[in-house]
Amino acid sequence: MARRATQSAKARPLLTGQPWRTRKPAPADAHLDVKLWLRLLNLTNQIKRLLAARLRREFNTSLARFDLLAQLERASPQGLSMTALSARAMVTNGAITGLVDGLVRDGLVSRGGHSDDRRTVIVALTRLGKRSFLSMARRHEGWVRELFDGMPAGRKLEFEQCLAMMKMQLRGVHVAPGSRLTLRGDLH
Amino acid sequence: MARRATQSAKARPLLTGQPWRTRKPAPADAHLDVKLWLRLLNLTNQIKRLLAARLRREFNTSLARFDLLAQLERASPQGLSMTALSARAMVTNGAITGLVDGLVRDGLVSRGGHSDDRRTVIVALTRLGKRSFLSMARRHEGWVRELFDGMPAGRKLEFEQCLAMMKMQLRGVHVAPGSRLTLRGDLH
DNA sequence: CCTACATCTTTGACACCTGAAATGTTCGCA
DNA sequence: TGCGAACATTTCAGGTGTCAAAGATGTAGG
Repeated sequence: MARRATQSAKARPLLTGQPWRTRKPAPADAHLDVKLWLRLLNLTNQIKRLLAARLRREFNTSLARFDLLAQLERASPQGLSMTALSARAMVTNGAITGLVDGLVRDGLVSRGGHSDDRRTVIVALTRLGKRSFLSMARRHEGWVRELFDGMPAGRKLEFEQCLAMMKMQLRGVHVAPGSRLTLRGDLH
Repeated sequence: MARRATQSAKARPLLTGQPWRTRKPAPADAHLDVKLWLRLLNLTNQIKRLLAARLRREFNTSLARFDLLAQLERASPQGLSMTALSARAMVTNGAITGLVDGLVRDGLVSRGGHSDDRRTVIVALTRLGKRSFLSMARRHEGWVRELFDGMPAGRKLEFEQCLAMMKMQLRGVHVAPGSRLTLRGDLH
């Protein structure tokens, strides 16, 4: 807990006396992009919460666990390695370990280690896990459909195109220009 | 990756293929809605991570803190109560306490309690907080603009309309049909 | 063979978040 | 006036998430 934002105390004075606002271009829609992003974030957050609450309520599980099961079901029946799983689940592998621990404890998933590479752990759905997931998925689908219900099909298509476009745009954007760090590719 | 071919024979239809449902309606786009939702979630997640990483990197702060500062700046200069703040920041008030604690510790925000109602705490930006926020906001805006850059203005409009439509749709959806629980209204 | 490096997973320190219980304060009304 | 309902905030337990470092294994070159 050493460094915090405290050091912004000596934030450079920037231009001489001019307060920052007098900057240049800021086309009128500069700030529109931010607005769009905020709306997007807001909407997603709300839906996420709604679904999470219902999952908790009806199945006593979490969105993260549900998502993991979904990825496993979608994948080949042999299962996935932890790393592959983490890539699909949009989560770093540090988080996967604990989640899988829990799922194993509940018997929904098996950590079958048999592979030719002894480093990897293969995770797969158990019978129970599969049944359990399917039951949740049916419900989940209903909820989502309810949410997207009022939107006419045409709009949905537009929506999807917007999302696809953003996804493309995002490809190739790195955390820092000179950094090897990048976003997780989604292997879908 | 050694053994196969044994049990893949009865590979179930997975999530993507024909659904296990022999249920009734399930129009072909039943699980198109799910797909749409997953894309939405995915996209938002990636952007969120990108922005969070950059905020951490350049300003050693978090998205949550940034958002709080943003709400305070946008609000009246007198500040906001914790509850009002939590409503705007898309976070429950349990989370606000800790965040404000941190911001106060760093001198970006003041917890001025003077109000006629001794229950409420009024939080406001300090001078430093305001300067600090503006500097971050400028950078943030640049990042967001970069992300939405490739999208033509018309598309952006469509996008926004889609989001607005969903927002309307979401209004009036409750966690559980019989429950008094509901999503947080956003007071924007 | 042995060493240096690459991978896969786990662990640990931290930061958030939610929901419900606990505290303190105000208000409406019998 | 007194009391219980309503409200604002804090606290706490339980999950999740990141990143970086440590362990355990594989791989390739001298």
